Amino acid sequence: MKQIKIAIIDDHDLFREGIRLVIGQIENFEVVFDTSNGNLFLEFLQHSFPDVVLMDISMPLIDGVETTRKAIELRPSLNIIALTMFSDTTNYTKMINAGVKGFVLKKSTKFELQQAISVVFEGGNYFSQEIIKKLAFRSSNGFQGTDHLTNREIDILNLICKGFTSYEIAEKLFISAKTVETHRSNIFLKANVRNIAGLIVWAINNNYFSI
Amino acid sequence: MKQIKIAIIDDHDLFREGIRLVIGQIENFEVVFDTSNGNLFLEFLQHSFPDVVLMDISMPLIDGVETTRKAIELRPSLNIIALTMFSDTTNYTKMINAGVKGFVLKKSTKFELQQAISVVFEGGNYFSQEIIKKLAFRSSNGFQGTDHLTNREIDILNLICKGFTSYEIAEKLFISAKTVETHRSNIFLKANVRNIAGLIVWAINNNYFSI
DNA sequence: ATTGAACTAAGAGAAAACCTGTAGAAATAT
DNA sequence: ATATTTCTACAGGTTTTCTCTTAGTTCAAT
Repeated sequence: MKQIKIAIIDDHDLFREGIRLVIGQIENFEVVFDTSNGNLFLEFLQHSFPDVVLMDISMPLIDGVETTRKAIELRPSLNIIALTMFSDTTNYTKMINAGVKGFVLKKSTKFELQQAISVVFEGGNYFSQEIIKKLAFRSSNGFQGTDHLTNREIDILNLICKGFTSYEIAEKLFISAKTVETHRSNIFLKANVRNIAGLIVWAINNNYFSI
Repeated sequence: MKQIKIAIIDDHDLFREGIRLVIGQIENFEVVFDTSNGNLFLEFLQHSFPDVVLMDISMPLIDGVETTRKAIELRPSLNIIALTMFSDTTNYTKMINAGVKGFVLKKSTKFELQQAISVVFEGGNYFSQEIIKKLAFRSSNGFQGTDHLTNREIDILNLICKGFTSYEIAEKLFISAKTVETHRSNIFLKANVRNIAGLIVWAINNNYFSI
């Protein structure tokens, strides 16, 4: 029986260390690389090819989505499983589009992780129940694929999230308050929300803003 | 050298399992109990006395703050270390007031965790650098110890965060919109923010709302 | 060269948010 | 018993948000 070579990318040292040991206990599973830094992983990929990669999503420097994209670009057949804390709806799609083969929540069990790794190693897909439920819920609600924001809209969204009024934003960006309001309206349309409260939540979920 | 008996309360199975193994590797450290459920831990306390407890904060059923309070009530000399994912400012104080002897972030290293456990076991306190920084920052900014919200205010804050208008909230709660506005104003004062954007961020940071 | 997207701007009005202050009734604490 | 806190409610005001619509300019792509 061949050893399954596993790489772990997660910025939480304790968690990573823990997972290493959990995996080390499983027969035929072997952690060959672990890091807190997506870029270091991409370097590692230059000369090595792990069988399965466990990838955290939210990380500093370069996040899981970006790391996954670049990794898959480099090694299209790479088996990446997203490993995440949150039930963050949008990142599912981002990660899936980036090319992950599986999705496991950090709160799931050792058994489920083992399942996921095995299945993905054998060429399959593995998605936690909860992710599937979320996706099902979204499609049943006529969720429209998030129109991407323009650069200007992102700037403005960020300032809105920081609590600035349209007028204040206008001053900062040296444009008219009316222009800011236009952008704001367009952002609302794309985010499909009615007011700032909804917008902030959307912005956080869609990685446009973090607390 | 005496074995240090450690209990772990954390609802994330994978993380808990990992920590178990991490601790198992350390000489003189021994995990005697672990659970995802604060109530089960309180039961365990009826007949046992671990040397150090690692306690997650956000958990379903009964959260870390509540579990800590009850545990300390039962065993005032218990050494509890809060183990948390977030840099959540208010929970520091809540947990400290509840009686924890230390505070370690989940993203810290195995070494730091070992430090923390040893120090707390010997009767000291251990707080991660980052926590101390936060606390220092707060006091240097004339931060007024978060006036706690009343129950009604918490209800209303929650609805505000969900994007309802004052009028809609009034309808839901069968009170006047003016009353809602009064509560809203009081919440703004306590949160020390100027608008909904700031309020949402504050609410999330203070565990009144989660995404 | 033309199309399209992005950025800019504004008018006009309704709705909601935000500020300040007052005040009574009920529940809770000391 | 008395004081305090909480919940309720309103007045009257300013500011900001939100909706809808129209439109000129610039820049990049086909």
